[in-house]
Amino acid sequence: MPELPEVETVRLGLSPVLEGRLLTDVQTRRGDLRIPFPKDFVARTKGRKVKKLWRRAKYLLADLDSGETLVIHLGMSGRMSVYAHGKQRRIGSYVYDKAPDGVGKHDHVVFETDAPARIIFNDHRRFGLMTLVDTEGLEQDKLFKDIGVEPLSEQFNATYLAKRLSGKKTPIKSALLDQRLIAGLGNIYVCEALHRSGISPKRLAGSIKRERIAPLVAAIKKVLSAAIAAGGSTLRDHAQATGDPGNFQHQFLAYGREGLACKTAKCPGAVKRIVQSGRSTFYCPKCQT
DNA sequence: AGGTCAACCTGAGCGC
DNA sequence: TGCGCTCAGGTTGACC
Repeated sequence: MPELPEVETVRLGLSPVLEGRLLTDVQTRRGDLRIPFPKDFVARTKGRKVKKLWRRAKYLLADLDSGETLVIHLGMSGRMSVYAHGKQRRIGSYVYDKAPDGVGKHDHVVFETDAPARIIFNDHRRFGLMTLVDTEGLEQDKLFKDIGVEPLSEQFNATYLAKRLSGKKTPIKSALLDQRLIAGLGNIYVCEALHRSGISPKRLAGSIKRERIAPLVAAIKKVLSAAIAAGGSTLRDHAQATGDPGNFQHQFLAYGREGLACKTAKCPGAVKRIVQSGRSTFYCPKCQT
């Protein structure tokens, strides 16, 4: 499910019930997700205050007052759903539903906070993970040390991208999915950014002319920003913390549009689906060269 | 070193 | 209704 815009959308919806709040209770409902929970996970999170909730790549990060950071990855199907205690209510700028009775089949972790709210981590495919790392050494941690620049930061610019693509023999589609180059892009937004900048996903990364790199950078930033503003893209699993779906799927120009007319002005082409390194790529062979 | 591919897991949708 | 097949927003580790 979640690429950068979806994770950012979830972060925004979690912020009112987590930042500055106390984790009054934590329950894990199985021993592992993609990896096992760390030793004493509950004891190390329960009773702690969340100082800051932020995001790096596709990871949600909650800095605790213990000096550890709770690291959450939603994998392909993970959700963080927020429910208000007792009744539906507004907390901060979001309205959260009342918590349902009982637990769902794939509810793996439940947090209670003094917002007061319940946060349920649900992930039926279990590609997600939850762990704890020292806040101080987070950037050096195995999970983060090789992660590239944030695409919405100033460090991500044409100079950086040109340098990182230089000499690469892999198709640009695969290069942009590589988290070591750019943090947070996934299959949808790579397809959309390439379509919007008129670059073929099959073109070898190192063969892209310098003058086409700035428009590619601009397209990546623009599509990510627009997707965050729309609450992310909901294909099947993604939901905002409030439970509402995202809306950016209505603005797709390429992703999932196989056989449909290309939406580029005056382009007579149709969107084609191919497979690159095991993932579907959607593009227009007429206007992406 | 750099690149590709199967594996991890469950559910939905489709054709028969 | 049910079976079997394909596909899904990600990451990793084994292999060329």
